Formats: sequence, structure tokens, C-alpha cells
Amino acid sequence: MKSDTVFKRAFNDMLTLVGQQEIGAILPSENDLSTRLGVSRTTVRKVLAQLDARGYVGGQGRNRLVQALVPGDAHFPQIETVPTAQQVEKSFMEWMLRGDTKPGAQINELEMARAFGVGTTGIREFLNRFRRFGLIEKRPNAGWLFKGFTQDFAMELFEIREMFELRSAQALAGLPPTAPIWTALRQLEREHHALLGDIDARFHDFSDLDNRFHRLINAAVPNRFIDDFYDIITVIFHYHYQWNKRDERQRNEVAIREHLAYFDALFSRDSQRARAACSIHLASAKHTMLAAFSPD
Amino acid sequence: MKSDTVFKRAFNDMLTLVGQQEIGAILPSENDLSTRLGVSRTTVRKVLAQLDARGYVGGQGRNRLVQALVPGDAHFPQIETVPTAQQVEKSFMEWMLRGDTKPGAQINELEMARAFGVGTTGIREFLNRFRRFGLIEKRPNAGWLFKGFTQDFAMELFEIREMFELRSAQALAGLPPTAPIWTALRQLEREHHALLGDIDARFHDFSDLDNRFHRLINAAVPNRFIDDFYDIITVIFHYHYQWNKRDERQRNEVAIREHLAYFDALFSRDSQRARAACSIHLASAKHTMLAAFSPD
DNA sequence: AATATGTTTTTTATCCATAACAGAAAAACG
DNA sequence: CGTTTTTCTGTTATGGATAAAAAACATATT
Repeated sequence: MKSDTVFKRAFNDMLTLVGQQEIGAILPSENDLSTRLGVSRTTVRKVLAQLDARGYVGGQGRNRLVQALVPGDAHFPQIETVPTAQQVEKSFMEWMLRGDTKPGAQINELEMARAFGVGTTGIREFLNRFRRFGLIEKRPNAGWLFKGFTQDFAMELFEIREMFELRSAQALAGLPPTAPIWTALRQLEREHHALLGDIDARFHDFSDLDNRFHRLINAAVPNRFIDDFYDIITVIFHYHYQWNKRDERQRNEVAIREHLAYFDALFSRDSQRARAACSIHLASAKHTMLAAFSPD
Repeated sequence: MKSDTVFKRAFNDMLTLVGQQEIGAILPSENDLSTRLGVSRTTVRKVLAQLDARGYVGGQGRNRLVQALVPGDAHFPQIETVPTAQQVEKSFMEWMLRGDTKPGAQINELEMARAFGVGTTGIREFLNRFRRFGLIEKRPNAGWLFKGFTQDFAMELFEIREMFELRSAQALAGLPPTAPIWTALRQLEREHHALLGDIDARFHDFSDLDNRFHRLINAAVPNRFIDDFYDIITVIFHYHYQWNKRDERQRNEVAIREHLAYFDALFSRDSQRARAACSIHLASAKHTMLAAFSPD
């Protein structure tokens, strides 16, 4: 059976929304709620029915109104609002990065399904999608092979990343000053300065900023294959950084300063300077990731 | 239930093998057959049991021997030996390239499953794998969107292809003369000459040669992401060329000559020359594919 | 002792059933 | 008459069941 994470998330969002209203206020239309919550109207109605059953909203048809204060514990637990597929991803990445999984290990669908508390279909679908990350290999009729999160992997990943981003940085520098991307870049640069000014308290926020920065550069002159590849980068970095906290503050500060130089080079609209700044920053990022593979 | 295409293919292969033996000859061991047929011993035993039941082989244990001539119609039909996944791929590519499928079309799993004569799981798995080709897009809980085999697609594909192959050609030219790849290249060059000498009769054989040539270049300095990308190129070209036969002989002859110049540049071990030859050939290949999008 | 066959256990591929979700058509409202 | 709600229909997500295939284990043969 399909999980009802969509419903539960919508329900929680709706509770927040209702909480902001006065008692007696008329609710927005179902169509309105549907777009606001980002789910179909069918799901909105299910949520409304549930709210009605619990007595938080009353009335019917167009006269639905807020009827009671919503207690703080009425929300569904956060875990139940995460789609199965996403849960599998998280479990798998943790299983992989925990380190007790050696390269060459066999992956057993049934066993993994039981360990993660999902059906085999969920695992199968995840593995099929995850194949493109280059970390596992399928052997037809005989399971999956875990190739390992190794130094080789990181090197190959960075080789492509460099090729793609050099191309993008160069193309970006060549865009006319009127292109909307420059505004977005200026905004991002301000965020970098803000973060640098409060680096001791907020250094954790860098990874998100980093991701947005590089994605923006690569989206300047779009190519679906590059976009796709960036999904891999995003996921890999997301999880890898959760498992490698060494010198995090220091590393992030250095990276921010590199980004700022990179910004300047881009704003100069000089392709060669942009390429050079890109190259310097990526070499440093590569070094950081490879360092995580060597023993302390 | 799992399909038994593995068994049927092994059975057919085994029939061919038995046909080459005299009546009364002792069969090879099960382990031997297992490696020769490329299937598990379990399947070999199933095949042998079937052959026994039909009276083609007799005896038991180590004394199994060829007992009767195998009639020509004993083989399973070829279609039954094709794995489901491969059948789906073929059906889908034909559905897509036939041309009555417009960009923006919705893909319906159930409908497609019925049309292709497989279960929904087969379709689902295929679509998930096919997603990386950049031709379809998933909208969670609401099906798949066909983005279209458009000119944009071809341009983006070629942009990546060029980046990758320029890198590979350059790296290849830098390999020492003792690297084993040079032998493989020489051999491939001979095949090119042979094909060119008999181009009128054999021009169809070019697409296979083309694929092997480019794969070899990209495998010189391996990178799993480049290898993966080449799977896309291979499939796209394979099917696209089946649907675009215009000027095939002429096109292929031109391409062979470009390959030969490319070979020379590589053999010179001059990186710049290699890049230049690569660039020329890919530009021409791109032009050929884009021409297929314009009306006659 | 190595290699073969016989037997049992594990695991994957594939279909199917069903609840959750989306979307369209029909009816009601203002 | 346009918007909203109600009702209906169709589609996807996900678990589970089962035959096919692989792999592990046990026994026999040279």
C-alpha cells in the first residue's frame, strides 16, 4: 500500500496555517489550499475531513471555519511525513558511510528491506536510481555489488565536476550584463559576506550556500546532463560532510574566501579569470575531500 | 514470476553445442558448461534434464552422452530468449521514435504495460533507469512526462560528448607507446580500411565499428561517469540510426575517412593534433544528427 | 586431493492487489 | 456565469507472493 506521507505533511502544514487564524475565521477555498500546500485537492479534502473529525474546524461547504485552538501535540511526528524513498536514501547513505561496509560487499535486497523496514520494491527502486552515482553495480540475477566510497571514486567525480564547472564558469562570464543571473549572484555574494561576518556561530550554514552557489553557476547555461550530475554532487557532499567534521569551521572559512574571489572573477566578465578562479577553488575542494580518505 | 529467458537461451546454445558433437560423445562437465554458456550450474542442470527428457542426450552422472540428432526446430523461438527489460527498451524506443509521440506527452505506466505486454513493474523499472537519458521526467505521484527527442536534446548531448571525448583523445595521445591500447587501435584501424574497401556492400556495419572506436578512446583513461554517459550515446545512436537511413552509405563513408584521419592524429601522439581531429569528427557527427531533425 | 555430481538454501525478477493520491466531470452556490 | 464543492474515475506507490536463477553445501568419483 502507498504510504500517506503526503497527507500527513499536508495535515501538519494545515495545522500551522489554521493556528495563524482567529477562531471563527472562514477557511480559504480548497483550490487555494491545494496550491498553497502543494498537494492535490483530493488530499486537501482528506485533511479538512480529518480536521473536522477532530473538531478543529467546523461548518461545511463554503462556510468552513476555524472552530478550536489546535493543541501543540496534534501534529503527526516528523518521521511519518518523510516519503519512503527518501527514508531509504538516508538509511542507505548511513549504512554506506558508517564505514563497516567494505568495497566489494554484496548487497542483498531482502535483507536490506528488512533492515530498513520497507518492502523489497522500495529497495529495488532505490538501487536502480542510485546506480548512476557510480558506487554500486548490478550483476543481473545475482544482486548488487558495492564498489566502495573510495579515493578513486572521489577523483573520478571531481574530474567531471571540474570539466563541467570550467565550462559553465567560462560561459557565465560571457553572458551580457543584463542577464538576470548577475542579480542572483550579487545576492548570493551578500549572503557570503554575511556568513563570513558571523562565521564562528554559523559555519554550519556553509554547505547549503556552497551547494546553491555551484548550482547557480552550472545553471547559467543549462544542460540537462550537467544538472543531473549536480544531483549526484549534492547528495554526495550532503552526506559526506555529515561524516567528516574535521576542521569544519576552518575549512568553510577558507572556502568562503575562495568563493568571494571566484565572485570577483565572474563579475569581471573575463572568461580567463573566471576559469582560473574556478580552477583554484575546485582544486582546493578536491584536496579537502581527498584528505578525508587519509588516516588522521 | 520471473521469466525463464536465461534458461531458454542456454537451452538453445546447448543445442548448438550438442549439434557439433558426434552421437555417442560424452558431454563436458556441468561446471565446464556453466562457464561456457555463461549461466549458473543450476540452469545447466535444468537444460540437461530437459534435453534428457526429450531424448537428445542420455546416460546420467558422468556418463551423459549425446544420444540423438537434434532437429532444426527444437530451438525456442528467439523472442523468448530476450530478457523482459530488453524487450521493454526496444518497445519504448520504437514508441518514442515512431514520431506520433509529441513532446509534453504523458506516460501512463499501466497503459504502457498493457501495450508492451509486461507487468507495471517492468515499465516502472525501465522508466527509472531511462530517466538518466534526459528524455523523460518524473512528477511524483503523477506519472512521467515525455520531454521529446528534440534538437535541444541532441545539442546538449553533443556538448557533453565533445567535452568528454576531447579530454579522452588528449589523454590517450599522451599515453606511452607501450600501452596496450595502441595495439587495439591498430587493429581497429585495419577494420576501418577493410570496411572502406568494401563499403558498397557493408556500409551497414559502420555503426558497430563507430561505437567500438569511440568507446575505446573513452576507455583509455577510464572514468565511470564517462563510461556511463557512453551507454546513453550508444543506445541513442543505435535506435536513431535505425530511423534515419537517409544517405546512409555516403554518410558512413565520410565518417570512416574522418576516423582514419583521427587515427593518424592519435598515432602521432601529439595532443593538439588529437584534439583537433576529434573536434572535426564530432562536429561532423553533430551536424549529421541535427540534419535528421530538419525536414527533407 | 581435485573435480564431478546431487541436494538444499538464498536471492532475484516479476506479477498482482490495494490504499493513497491526482485530476476531471458533475452539481451546487452566490 | 464564474467559482466552489461534491462525486467519480484513473494512476501511482508499495507490500507481498512465487517461480526462476544463483550460490552454498554435501556427497561421490577418479
